[in-house]
Amino acid sequence: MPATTSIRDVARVAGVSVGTVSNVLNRPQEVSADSVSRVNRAIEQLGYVRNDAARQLRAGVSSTVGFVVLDGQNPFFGEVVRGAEDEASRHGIAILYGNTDEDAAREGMYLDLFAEQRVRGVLISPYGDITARLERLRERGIRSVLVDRINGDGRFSSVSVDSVAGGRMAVEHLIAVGRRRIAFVGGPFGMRQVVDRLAGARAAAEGSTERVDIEVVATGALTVEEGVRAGRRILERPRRDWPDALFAASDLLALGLLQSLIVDGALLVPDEIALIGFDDIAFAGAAAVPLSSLRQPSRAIGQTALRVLLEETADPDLIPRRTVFQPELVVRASTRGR
Amino acid sequence: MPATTSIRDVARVAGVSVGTVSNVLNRPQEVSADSVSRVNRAIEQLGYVRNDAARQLRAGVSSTVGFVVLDGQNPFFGEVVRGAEDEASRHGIAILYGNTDEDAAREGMYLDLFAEQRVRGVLISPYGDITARLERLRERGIRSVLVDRINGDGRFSSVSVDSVAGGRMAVEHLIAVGRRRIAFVGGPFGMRQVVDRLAGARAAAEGSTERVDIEVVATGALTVEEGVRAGRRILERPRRDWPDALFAASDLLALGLLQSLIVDGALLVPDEIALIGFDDIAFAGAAAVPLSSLRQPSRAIGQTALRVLLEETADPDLIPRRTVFQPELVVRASTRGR
DNA sequence: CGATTCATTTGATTCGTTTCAAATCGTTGG
DNA sequence: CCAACGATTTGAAACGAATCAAATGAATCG
Repeated sequence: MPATTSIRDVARVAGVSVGTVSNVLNRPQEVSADSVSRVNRAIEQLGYVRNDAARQLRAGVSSTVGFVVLDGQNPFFGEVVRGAEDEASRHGIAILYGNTDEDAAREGMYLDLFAEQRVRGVLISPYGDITARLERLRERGIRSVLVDRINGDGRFSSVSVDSVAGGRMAVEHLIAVGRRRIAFVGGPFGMRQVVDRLAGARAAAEGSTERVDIEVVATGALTVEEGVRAGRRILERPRRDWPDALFAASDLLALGLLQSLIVDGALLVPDEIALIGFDDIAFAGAAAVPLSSLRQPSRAIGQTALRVLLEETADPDLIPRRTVFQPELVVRASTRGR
Repeated sequence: MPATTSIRDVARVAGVSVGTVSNVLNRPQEVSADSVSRVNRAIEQLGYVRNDAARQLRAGVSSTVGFVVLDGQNPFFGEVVRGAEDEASRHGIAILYGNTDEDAAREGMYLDLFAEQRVRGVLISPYGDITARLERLRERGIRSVLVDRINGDGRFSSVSVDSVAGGRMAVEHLIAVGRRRIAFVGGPFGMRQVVDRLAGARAAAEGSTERVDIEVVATGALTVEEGVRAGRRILERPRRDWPDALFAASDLLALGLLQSLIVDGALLVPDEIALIGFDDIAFAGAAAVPLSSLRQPSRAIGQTALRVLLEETADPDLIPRRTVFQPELVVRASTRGR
């Protein structure tokens, strides 16, 4: 039986009341210097560690935040979590982490778990339609902030990136380096991000003084494997029908494309075909041909999401707000002009 | 003020006592079918959600496990966490996630946080020397399991991979595909894993009937950038002094090497130089030249670590034990014979 | 010197569960 | 018909920290 020392023991050793110990812990400025030091000495001596469950029960304030991520394997989300975690640690808050792998049941399970934990709030990059669930959480006093996705009717705060602008920037860049026959590789088109990036791409093509074609190569997901498959499909065509540039809706796709664009040990990228991705994950710069991409400020997204959440939990009357970051064009070898 | 409904409300609505409600929640088999259904109906009707803080306070059992990871950006650890999370969710346990980024202060902060939370246990891939800290946690009844690292004196359970065997397998494979001048790329040599992999490599060379040279190219870390740098250093040498194979101590290094091994748009890998990594992260297979590697069963590592932890917390008298997995050789294009 | 004020300190009460000894109820056996 | 038993149910007592009205003590003022 691990002899657990409580605030009571500390009080006894320090020769003060439990109320004073609690005050030293929570508002030392209202306690005499003498008491503070005696209590601290007692804490030290006993190796006392505050029991957060009791604190939370009585004070009604949790020191954890839940974060449900739909694709924990994607380095982009890894970075987002890192940003949130960084900010959280600054507030003495820990992150309850849940990965759903695009499984609605898991998503629900985590939200239930978080409700039992009475977390301070929830960050979520949602998979299924969970507005109803999040509403119910809110009725219980648990706010949520959507990450990398905006909610149609603005009932929840969100932190995301302007995908339309990103798509435009990508294609404008490809045009600037002299490409005219551009293929947009992405899918499924149920994903808002994919649709937006394509819309931006088309806008750039139409806005150009040159004649620029945008062809769509649809994929089933934003994964490396789908990228490889899409690349093979393109290479099957007669050489003169190849596009001279590919805009992939995500870096994972782009990495897959890159892998498929090797013929006889020689890379078609960037000379024959320019390639640009989206997200700027760490591996983009680390690819055999370093990948141009649109950087999402992933750390900042996580950090901001956590901040918004804390602000909202501090003042429940705040109305939800959207934060939209602008992506940033990062040019590397994969789109060098010929 | 979100009207929080308690077990008391449920009892009132169901027309039973709080004790019975608690029993329905925790040991329904000891309650009459009638009570069970009435209580469940009341729970449904009120939208009652158990308050885990109160439960933990009274029962003394937490439903969270802490996981401190030293490099959250490394996909390898991402997979390990995923494995642990998977197993945890099966037990209704959530994971408190902390990334230290090789920062001893952060590592300490998370352990403190976990202690306050009275987590069920701690999984940790340690950075600094934290045996003392973990001992203190244990005195408080919080057990720890080391992940991907073994503890010198066996005072803690650990789950890891046999790096010596992995190193041997890598070099045996390189020899089998006809390579004789092999460079081991890795560092720092303070890392147990690095030392072990090199030791395995040397053992393989010495065990061969052929004459095989193992040269060491030291790096400052197991990162992509260091890999690029190491690759450049090798290419600077006159061509006839190049090794004909590289064994990188991690896939991140190998990816960096791969990037540096492009000359005039043509890849030296695998024809001129074979390349093999370690870990088999998802991006290894997705590289421009799919990378051969030694697969660590990362999911299984996480899953096993969590299981060991739960077993130990269930029976505190269990003595620490080591679990060592064998790596598995995965052959891809980067080590194809010439 | 007593009254008043201000700064600290006190400790009983509370948060929502689990637990467990005691009470209740329906059966069964004598 | 009563005693004894097993199966359920009950409800008061924890768990450990936060809170806040009340008490204490020191300092100031008239």
